[in-house]
Amino acid sequence: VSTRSYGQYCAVAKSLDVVGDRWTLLVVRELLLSGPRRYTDLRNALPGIATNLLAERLRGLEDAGVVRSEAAPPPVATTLYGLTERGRSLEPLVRELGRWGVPMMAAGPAEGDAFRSHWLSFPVSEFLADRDPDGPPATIELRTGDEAVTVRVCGGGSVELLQEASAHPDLALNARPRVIVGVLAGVVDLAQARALGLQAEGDEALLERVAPAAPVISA
Amino acid sequence: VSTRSYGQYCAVAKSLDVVGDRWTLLVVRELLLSGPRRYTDLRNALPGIATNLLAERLRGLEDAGVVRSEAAPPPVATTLYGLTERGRSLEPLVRELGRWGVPMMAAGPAEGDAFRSHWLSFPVSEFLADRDPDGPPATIELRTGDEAVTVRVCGGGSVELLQEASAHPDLALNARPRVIVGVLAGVVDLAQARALGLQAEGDEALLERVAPAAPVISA
DNA sequence: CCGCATCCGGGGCGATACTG
DNA sequence: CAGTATCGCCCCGGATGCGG
Repeated sequence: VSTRSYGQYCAVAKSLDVVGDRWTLLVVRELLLSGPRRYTDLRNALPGIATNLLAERLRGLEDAGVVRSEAAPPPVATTLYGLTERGRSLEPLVRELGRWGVPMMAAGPAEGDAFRSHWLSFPVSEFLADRDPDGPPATIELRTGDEAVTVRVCGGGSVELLQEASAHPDLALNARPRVIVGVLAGVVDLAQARALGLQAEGDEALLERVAPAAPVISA
Repeated sequence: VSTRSYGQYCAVAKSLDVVGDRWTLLVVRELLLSGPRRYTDLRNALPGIATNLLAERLRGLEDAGVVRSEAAPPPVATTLYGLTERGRSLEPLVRELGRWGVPMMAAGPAEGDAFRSHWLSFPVSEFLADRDPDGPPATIELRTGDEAVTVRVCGGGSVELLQEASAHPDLALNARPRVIVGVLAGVVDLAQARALGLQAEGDEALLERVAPAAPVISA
């Protein structure tokens, strides 16, 4: 059960002693992206992880003070896993990891790669911006087969991603993950995207309102 | 030889596919801290790593475009391993990892923990500041048994760590790692440090000039 | 059905020996 | 000095089972 230590009196090594094991930071990513979750939902959001590993990681993170398992609220009797304050302080690290990985998204998913729409949460809040801050509130629904999510321009020029379908989105996009990513990154315009199978329905001008000024990834 | 992929089309996972393996980020740490290095020097700075793993990690990082092995300059015939531009862009990530690990330094080194003075490089440049920016240049030499390093107040209020002994340091400190860390973190004053075995020689007022305003770690 | 524990095969990892 | 080769072990991945 013990995670092997690097045995170095160095802050970087000490961190890796806690979050350096395989899958650990991806578990943290999930908990950062959507608050307290059930075991099964975590398992679903982490395609490929073995059940025993997820349990082991959660226990390890709990021992390290990163995760806290709360008793469930009355309606459903189950345990929820959430981040402690210490755990939430890992957000800059995970975001940094995401930033460094952006160039590797350009090639598109590898054969057999899994995809979950809510993984777009960090990229959306980091790279998209509302170019018309005084414009009306608006929502864009994204569908890629797995789950529907909603890009919302909230006040102040910032853009966020909600992990739920939208009742009446101003624009609805349906396409494969790499096309969605390309459009949001500003490297694929609507015409190209359509050729790649994108279906758009609604106010397409919204895309230009939120798309990044300069392409985020090269090609 | 292949590093197993998480198989997720997500920037965080893609990063971890490259730098998520064991020892990988510590190799990057070393290369960030002191430019191109020889294989043996790397091995020495990474106590505990197996020789085959170091070779394997260097090859993997080279394949990923993070590390470049340069032919040696004429005097000594050997190969040097250094970071590419892509590799250097990992610095924010490693620094973030170090920041998150700072609280775990307070407990002191675990039984058998190794220590290298140059690991203090990031903490020094991040947490120390020259409170007397217009004062004369000054140097503090740190000795903890392994290697001598030098804290230097350069212009502009910033402080940096040089990985070499100082010819004529204004202050020389000799103590165990945890005491040195405590002093630099501002949680251990000179009197306490002396009781813990610190030997100071020179202008002790220099410590107050560079020590952080508020303690960096709790206790 | 949810939340794991158990079992098992394969491979990454850790330590040492060995070679150009 | 700079790695490669070898070997045992434990972590990891995948499947199944089982109690709540």
